[in-house]
Amino acid sequence: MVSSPLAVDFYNRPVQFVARDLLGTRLVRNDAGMRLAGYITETEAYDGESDLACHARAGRTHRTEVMYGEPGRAYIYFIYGVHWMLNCVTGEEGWPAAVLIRAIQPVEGEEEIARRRHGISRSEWTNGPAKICRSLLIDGCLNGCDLTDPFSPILIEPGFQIPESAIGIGSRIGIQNTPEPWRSIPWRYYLERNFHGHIGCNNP
DNA sequence: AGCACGATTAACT
DNA sequence: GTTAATCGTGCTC
Repeated sequence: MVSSPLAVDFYNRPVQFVARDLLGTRLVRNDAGMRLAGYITETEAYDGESDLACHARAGRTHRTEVMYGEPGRAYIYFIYGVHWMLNCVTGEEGWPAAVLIRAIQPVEGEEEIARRRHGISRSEWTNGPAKICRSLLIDGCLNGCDLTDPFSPILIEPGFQIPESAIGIGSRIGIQNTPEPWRSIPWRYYLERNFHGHIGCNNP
């Protein structure tokens, strides 16, 4: 069964709301008819040029161009000379903001994912932003693709309704050199462990 | 042109 | 707990 992807209106809101509401939705990678998918279990919000953890702190550049564009696009970047990261562009066109997808729970194409993550235990397949991209064949070729298009190589479908009580909030990971208040601002969202039984959870 | 560093991961000790 | 991997990006000279 295939549902329609989340529409532009879903993404055209403040990035913190989008990050929270992406929990429980289904991230789908469409590769020549093969579907690989998982439920999103952890996200982070990056919000505008004033957010010194956000890449847009450097302003509008070749790299950040997609973040300034239409909501509902994928912002995919390369880091540490090794890893790719997947983000969803949010907010009105012209306002640079995006949600980093930090973890998913695989639900489709698990045999293929297992092949790509050979020798790694299931709980470690996609419990990190770069692990998601490795597992779902996501790289810079897909930067800027339309997440709201049913035929897009990457899209996001509605999933589980997550009760407020199942959502944990904390500061963002991996920005130790970012000055306060941005280093500690609570813009990380994750499913609590007590929600395991419903869709699973692989957060720390 | 050169440099420091990064929204991380896996493989070490 | 520590660190190599490995290169694009943005900043300084």
